[in-house]
Amino acid sequence: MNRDSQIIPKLSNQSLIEVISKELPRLNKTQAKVAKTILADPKLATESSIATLAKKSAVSEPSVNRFCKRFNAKGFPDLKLRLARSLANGICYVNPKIDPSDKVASFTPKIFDTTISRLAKVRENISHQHINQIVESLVQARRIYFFAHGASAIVASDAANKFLRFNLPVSSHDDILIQQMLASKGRENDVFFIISETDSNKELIDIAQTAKKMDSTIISLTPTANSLSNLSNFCLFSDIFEFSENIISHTFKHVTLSSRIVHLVILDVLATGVALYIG
Amino acid sequence: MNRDSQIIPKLSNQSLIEVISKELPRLNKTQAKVAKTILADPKLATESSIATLAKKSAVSEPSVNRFCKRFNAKGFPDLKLRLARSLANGICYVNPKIDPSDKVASFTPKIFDTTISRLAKVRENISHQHINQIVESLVQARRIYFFAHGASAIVASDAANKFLRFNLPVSSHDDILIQQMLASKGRENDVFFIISETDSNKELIDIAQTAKKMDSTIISLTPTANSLSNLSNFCLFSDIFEFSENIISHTFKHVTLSSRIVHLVILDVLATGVALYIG
DNA sequence: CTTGTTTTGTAGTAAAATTACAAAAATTAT
DNA sequence: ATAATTTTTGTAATTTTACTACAAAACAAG
Repeated sequence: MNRDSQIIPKLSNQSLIEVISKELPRLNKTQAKVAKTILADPKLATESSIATLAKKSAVSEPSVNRFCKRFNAKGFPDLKLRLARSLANGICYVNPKIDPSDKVASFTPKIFDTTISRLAKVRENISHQHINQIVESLVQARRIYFFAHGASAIVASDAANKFLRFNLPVSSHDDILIQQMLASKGRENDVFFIISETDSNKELIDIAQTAKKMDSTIISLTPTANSLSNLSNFCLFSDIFEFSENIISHTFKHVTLSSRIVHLVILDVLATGVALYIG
Repeated sequence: MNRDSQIIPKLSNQSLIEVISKELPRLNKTQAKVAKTILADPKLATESSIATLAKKSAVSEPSVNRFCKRFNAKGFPDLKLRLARSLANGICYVNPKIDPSDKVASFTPKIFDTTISRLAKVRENISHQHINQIVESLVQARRIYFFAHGASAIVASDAANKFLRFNLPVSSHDDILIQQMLASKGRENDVFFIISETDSNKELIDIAQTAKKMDSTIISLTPTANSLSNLSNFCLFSDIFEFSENIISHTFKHVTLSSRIVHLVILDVLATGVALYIG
């Protein structure tokens, strides 16, 4: 193998800070020193010269340069640029955990950052083709039902409100029995739009299966691909994250808002699509 | 006056791209050339050297350097850094308008960008002191009422759901008569948390005044300072923007989601504050 | 048209980043 | 263990980039 060979593949939609922190255990002494200096204060790193950063990390300038190339940058200025991009407005794209010792000044930006970074990721990864297909089936639907449970019920009713303004035959429901009833009476061109925060929910899968048997269209909005999205004619994913969703650590659970926010924005996109479609 | 004197004051929370486009009419020939080149492709500018940018703008290198200093940057690399920050992930912080000719691929990122940039601005400008004060009054409240109308009702009910989990004596209401009734029966240590998307709403102001007479605590969540926030004991603002809220131009109105998203996130911050407060 | 002011560019200087190469660790085989 | 090979790291020179001082050009006012 060549020298300076192990280069990290370019994962375009991942923030550089994330990539560096993930690679940290696989780095050797010198490169780990550089990585630690950068991760300790990424913003400062973007403002430093290669000499300053080398000194701070107690390594030589070319070592910093090699570090850059290992992470697929053209050189040091390019690395700083990428770093700056993943740090916009000081927003850290490494999802921060909130812990009990946090004060207002520390947890407030964390909550905003979590939401912002999720939105930014979904923005990059959402399928425009799927959006188009969903918009078309919504416009042509005989009836549109938004189904959700628990905290997502709000998202469903907000969606119904939006589409009502375009005079579409829409309603939202969070009661399982009513959902089952409506699903069993589904027809072709009826759209069942199912919103779920949790990865799979037995009741919602049952309901989707019932509706599918009636040849209705199933659209799902779920965190990741799962049995519900497999059943669906069209689906959109709200979670591009591989790591734990829960931003508050062990001490206590907290209903995460960010996935609902992503759902709301996606539905806003669909509503805009419908609005533009029907002119 | 000195040469190179007219320096733009440092508006820390405004994106550089915004600042440059606003200053454009006030720039002289040479500097306007540089500005146009940068605005035409800001991303490319962050990747160019001073020589390249000078050539592309048909000006000399020092002219580019002077341009940088006019916009309060230390020099060219510093300007590139700021530019990169306002361009993070390709998110444009100049709020884009959606127009009827937009396709999915163009309006989808616009909607995400609008939401993200609003969140980023509020993140920077929100008062941590106010959050602290509000958290304290919520924890110590005898009763907490969330009041809202229309599209904001969803925000109020979501908030009530959140605080119910912490066993706080909370409820949400969107009916004006019930709101008036509850306000008139308010006591000291009762908290009326009023959420409003529009700048001022007669009914809500009336309700707030009634509650205030009963010595109850009024907390408001409004876009900007207005008669409602003036009545309040504590207030938080969700709109740091000076320009029009409506991202869809003339053709049709559209209930903006982004202000509600901001409200939801702010309430999540408050809920987190409460959670940490009560341990 | 001349004088003073501002704007712009040229050329030289300083700083930053990269490269080539050599020395020092670390690894492997003997 | 130790010699040989490979890998890692640093030194020094080169190249690129950015900045500064100064001078020329454009502009404005008298």
